Amino acid sequence: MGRALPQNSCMGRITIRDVAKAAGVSTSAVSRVFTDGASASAATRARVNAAAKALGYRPNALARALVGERTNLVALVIGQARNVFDSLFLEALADALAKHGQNLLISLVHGESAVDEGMMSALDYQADAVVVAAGTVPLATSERCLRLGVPIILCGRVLEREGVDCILGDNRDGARQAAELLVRGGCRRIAYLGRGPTAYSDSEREDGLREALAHLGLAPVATATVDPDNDHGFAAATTLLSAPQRPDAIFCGTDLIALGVLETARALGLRVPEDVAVVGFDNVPMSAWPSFRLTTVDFPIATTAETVVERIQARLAEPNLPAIVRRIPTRLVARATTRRIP
Amino acid sequence: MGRALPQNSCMGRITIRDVAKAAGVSTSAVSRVFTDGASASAATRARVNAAAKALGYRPNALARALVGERTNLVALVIGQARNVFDSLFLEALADALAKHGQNLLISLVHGESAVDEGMMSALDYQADAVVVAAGTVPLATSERCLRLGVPIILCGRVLEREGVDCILGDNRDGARQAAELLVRGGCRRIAYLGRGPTAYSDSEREDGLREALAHLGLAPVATATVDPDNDHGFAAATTLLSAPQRPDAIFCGTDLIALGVLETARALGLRVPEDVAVVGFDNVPMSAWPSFRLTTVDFPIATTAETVVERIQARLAEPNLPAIVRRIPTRLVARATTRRIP
DNA sequence: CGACGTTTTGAAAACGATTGCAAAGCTACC
DNA sequence: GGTAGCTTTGCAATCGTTTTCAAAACGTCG
Repeated sequence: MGRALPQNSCMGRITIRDVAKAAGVSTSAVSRVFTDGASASAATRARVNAAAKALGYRPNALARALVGERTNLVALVIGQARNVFDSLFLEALADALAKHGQNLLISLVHGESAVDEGMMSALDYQADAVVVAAGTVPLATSERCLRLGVPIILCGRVLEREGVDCILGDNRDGARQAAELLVRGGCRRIAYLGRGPTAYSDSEREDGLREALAHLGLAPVATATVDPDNDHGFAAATTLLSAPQRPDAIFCGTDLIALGVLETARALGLRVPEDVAVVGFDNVPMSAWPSFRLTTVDFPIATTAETVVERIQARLAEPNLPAIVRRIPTRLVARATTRRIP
Repeated sequence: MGRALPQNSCMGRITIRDVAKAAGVSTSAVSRVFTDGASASAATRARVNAAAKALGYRPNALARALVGERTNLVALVIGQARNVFDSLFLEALADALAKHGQNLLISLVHGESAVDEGMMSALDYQADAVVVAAGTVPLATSERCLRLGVPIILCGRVLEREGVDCILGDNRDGARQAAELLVRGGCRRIAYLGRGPTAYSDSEREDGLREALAHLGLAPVATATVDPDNDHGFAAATTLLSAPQRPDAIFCGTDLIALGVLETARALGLRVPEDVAVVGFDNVPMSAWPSFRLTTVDFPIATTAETVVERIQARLAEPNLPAIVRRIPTRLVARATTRRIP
């Protein structure tokens, strides 16, 4: 029972009972002083606070969660945190949650199949909500969440399913902006380079490019994929840029890939944007560095995280809301890797 | 009570009692089937498992934690996750913890003063251990942890205090390796550029450089600091590299800063390493990129995280271990920003 | 068949809080 | 002073588990 320490010698864990005894009131009184909105006279409030302070009492969040209906724990199921983008999102989410007094429980999962496991673990800890930013959500798991009244927020992917809110960037529109900039800058042979079809956002970005170009009477001259883990596009970019009919622009699914393309172009002695223009997606901090000055589509990570948190609160207040798909607007940031538009 | 759903209609939350009833056994029996090392006959085990599966039962981790002596929750108090280094550590830690069935609770704190708050929140949730990777640990808080039997692991900083284990890279030795490489490469006018004195590791690295140079009869020709948040060394590097008596090498407290120096050198038309050699610290993935090929001191993040987790297990098994300071060895990785040694 | 050690079992007491309910206190008004 | 109405209070039930303890079941052996 309890920790290894003898519980009377050093007062290992101070409980509500200790405070009650010290203040000469019942445990209910102490509880009421610590839960706001509960009634307690000024006198007892003062005595309880004094006793609690003297003893160093803090309510046990676990016990509180067991009986109450909130744990103030929100789980984030995420594929990797090493990725700049993901870690920025993690940070933004933690910040936004903190404003509501909620804490972040991390489930780092490797591979799509593990999403399920991560979500289950979140449910074991009675998380108030589950944010999934890796792969998709298995049907059985989302149904379990629904039954348990635990909101699911899926980020970066659309899944039309009861109880699953989807929040993601407006990838198609971002790609459209990029395409129009490139075409207006004189590019006609535009290629796409992204992660494979496993990356939902990337495929939307590719579709967006295709649609926008079609609107202008064009089509991508090439499409290539990059191993999402191992490289950031060196190999694929080399192939693309060494082809006999070299593209005059490459639109990339991700800034990291675009930076790889920049490096490859540099290595091949090609000038950017004169020989080949490059556009990325996400606007990670590195893209702005003087060495790169990458034109890219800004993905507002902070707004996304705040929207996620707002949606969580809304659903906790009103559990039966219909599922939504919310698109966060994206905005082109023109820097030095595309030609200047007059 | 419970979630918003009527608890009989859809069986919102399946408890141990439901399983017991379905299997025709007591709750104790169910509990024993789900805790390993407990005795249950093959027959009941089978019936309980069948019932649990049919009902979709999973034990409530919170209730379990309330009575048991482990929560399997480990808290990480961290300053920022946007930093590549920190996010790599976060990921490595989550992975290492997962191997022991432990989950990661994140407290993202802004500023040193908030470390206390983050740790307190961790204690509220009865975390089994607290890993601090931001600033230092207030005395009162470490004493509270000690009293509660919660191990503290402090990363990246030394704090000689009862119950606080410190795990950090061998910054001095890394700096020594860098200094020797530079000097053997012919550099004599070596400058240091790092974050201010608030960054403990950086100051150790600076000291290490100073000591190693002193050993060789040299001293740093300049020392400058960089705003740890806003830039990665452009301004400071520009000053340093435009000085009348330009240094022939810059040793940086961080890879990010070193990359900033590389960019600055490039912008000023200086050749690296011929005009100025550059060495970083940490060996973040970006340093290996073809555009940079930064010589740097490798900080083994995965090893650090594993050591942290090992130490947590050791302390949980044997709470009264004396505090340790463990140095993780660092290793120089020579790439293209220093002169080749014959 | 009875005695005896060894599992296996269930009842009940924790764990540390919250909260419904009814009693108690208080204020104010007639 | 009595009573209505409101606030404050404490008792006890509850949340979903684990675990102690003693009883029951079981197998073995004399």
